[in-house]
Amino acid sequence: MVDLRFVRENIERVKEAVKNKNENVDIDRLLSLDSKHRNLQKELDSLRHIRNKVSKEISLSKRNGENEPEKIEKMRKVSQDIKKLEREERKINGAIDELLIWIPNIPHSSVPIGKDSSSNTIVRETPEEKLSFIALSHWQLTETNKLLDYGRGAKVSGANFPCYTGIGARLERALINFMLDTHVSRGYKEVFTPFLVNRNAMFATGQLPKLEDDMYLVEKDDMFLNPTAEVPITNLHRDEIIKEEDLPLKYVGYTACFRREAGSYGRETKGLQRVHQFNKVELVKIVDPSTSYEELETLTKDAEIILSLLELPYRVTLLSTGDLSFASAKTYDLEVWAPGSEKFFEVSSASNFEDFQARRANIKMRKAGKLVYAHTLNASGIATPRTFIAIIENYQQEDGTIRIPSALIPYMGGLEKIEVNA
RNA sequence: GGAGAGAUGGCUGAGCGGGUGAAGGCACGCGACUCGAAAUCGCGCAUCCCGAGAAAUCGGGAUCGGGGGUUCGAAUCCCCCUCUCUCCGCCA
Repeated sequence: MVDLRFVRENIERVKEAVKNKNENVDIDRLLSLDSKHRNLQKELDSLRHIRNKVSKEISLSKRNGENEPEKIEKMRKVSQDIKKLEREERKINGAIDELLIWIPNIPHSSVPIGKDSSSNTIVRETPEEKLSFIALSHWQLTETNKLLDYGRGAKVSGANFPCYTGIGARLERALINFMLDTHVSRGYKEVFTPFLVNRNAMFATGQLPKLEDDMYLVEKDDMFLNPTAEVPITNLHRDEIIKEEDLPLKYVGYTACFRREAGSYGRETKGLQRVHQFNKVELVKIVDPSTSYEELETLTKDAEIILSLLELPYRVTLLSTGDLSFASAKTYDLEVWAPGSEKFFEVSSASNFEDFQARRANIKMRKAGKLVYAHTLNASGIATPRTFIAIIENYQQEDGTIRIPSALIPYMGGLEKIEVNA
């Protein structure tokens, strides 16, 4: 959530941000409601001042054994007026909030302005490794090596709910453990959070209200299936004041992630590219505001480590305003190269939300005696399905077998190569 | 699912219609004592909004889990919701 005062004082900047992020919010209406509210507040404050003063007088008189029926009568009227204005205030406040929650975070000045991903810039990249033979796609490789069972997954749940089988399941589990261990060894605290999250949590990190239709909702309990561990992990500290010396907080957590992906059927859904349930290891940082952009750089590197250790070709891109998520001020994407699919897959977004989530989540820190909102960041570290794709496509051999990246061999019980997994 | 208890400042905890923005304690800050420290003593110490001011600060308002209500006046009474704890039931 952006600060209403910030909107008031930076009207053009906010309007521009809304436009550059391809959002649509009536800022002028918000401003007129805001000024209406401020006038109302003044009126209310002076009425309440009278009420407080006279009530005190009544109280003093009572103590002296006197009665002041005419004052009470007068205050009855004042009190009614206050109630009327309070009702009005509530209405206006509601309308203000309704607009305010739809204003996206303001992009950082270093973010390129652009309509969509075509304006993203490449920050750095590893050399692409060429295979000396014609690469097979992951959906072919998983088939021949029996790593996934799409049909049976669909039988149990539906389309795009693949079931990992045999060595495939083992590889998935190896990836998760490898990632967790790597991040923990580099200073992140491991958490294992609930997978069902409530509305407040989803609002706090900015998934709601905008993305409600993309989330699975358990209606009976009004709970959402976790769409990303960003939600439960960041919300661990909702409504808290964190001690300055405890920052930065660095968390790593594994969760299954659930997304309806409404409207994306038939588009890039082949194989593991886009599925309804997937596994992800997430990095979350809660930091001192003055350090958040340095923390974004190290966070991005912390996510990249996984790709380096797996020896996969990848690139880092800086998202333009049009491609930036609702809550983010600046985001780097990590994209891994998959030679069989012949494209880059996004496996991580490293974002600085500045105080956008902290304001919604009410996460503060005390700095030089003052309370200020902390800054929150997160990065996938990293999502498994596309990493799984990249591994098998990059490590495939001409004979159709698949080597195991050396970093994963210990996690595979010493297995070095997948040869038809029965 | 049933019954009960509770939610108060950074923490702990009193208050249960007016004197309470909230006792006491802890923590924290400043000062005294000390060569220094501990202990002790004194003082200070919630947040947000509006207005005035260059600023220190001053004036007003709001806030005792959240939301409504009763009352001249609500932390305190009533209603709804959320969460926590205890007991019973069910259950991996």
